[in-house]
Amino acid sequence: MKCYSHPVLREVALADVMQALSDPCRIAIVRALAERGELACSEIQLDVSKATRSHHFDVLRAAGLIYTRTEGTKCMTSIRETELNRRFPGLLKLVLSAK
Amino acid sequence: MKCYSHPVLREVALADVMQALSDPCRIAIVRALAERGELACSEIQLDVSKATRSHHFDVLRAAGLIYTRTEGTKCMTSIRETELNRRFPGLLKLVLSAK
DNA sequence: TCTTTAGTCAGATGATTGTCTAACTACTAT
DNA sequence: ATAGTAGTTAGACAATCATCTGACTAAAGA
Repeated sequence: MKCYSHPVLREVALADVMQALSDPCRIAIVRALAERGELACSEIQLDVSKATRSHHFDVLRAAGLIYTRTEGTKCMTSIRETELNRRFPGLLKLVLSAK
Repeated sequence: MKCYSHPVLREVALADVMQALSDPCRIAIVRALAERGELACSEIQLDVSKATRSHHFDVLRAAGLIYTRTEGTKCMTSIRETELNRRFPGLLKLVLSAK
């Protein structure tokens, strides 16, 4: 069973988060998670291959934006909302409101 | 005399802005401008060559973050604060507060 | 007019990025 | 056991990016 690693948010720089959110695909992931709560990767509709999808989740996870846990064959992921609001106040609101 | 072009903010996507702010050097530029108001490029201390500096200003300008006007040999630039606050509420605050 | 100052442009280079296919692992269900 | 489902990994590729040097332009000042 795959074990995901998540950074301590204090050690994530603003530039890293911005970088992670600089791709429309990843912004779509964050929005879906924010709107619908915890989801499996496959439950978010994206027009890319499985491998690319996996890559985007990696990037978001490395930037501290999402938390992933394993459940059976699925990887359930959610926004690290509380921590993010503390570390980068206004970030999530910005992503969700700007269209 | 160089004439700079500035995008209409309505047509700038969130991903573009995030991309522009994904470099520590450019974040430093935005912070300096926000704190000190309109500045010439050369008045912001950055550890990169003149050409690279010029490139970073290009990127920020193309993303709608800064406005540049020519004054003599200098290029005076400032944050597009009012417009940005309307188009991406919370963005500037985020950049300035996160350290 | 010559020099200095401020910045741009062109071209090169190495690193990073987004994407894919194909093969693989690990659970679930039949 | 076998097949299906969910996701990862490795490797490749083209595109983009940050950076530099060096040559250039344009305005200001002596």
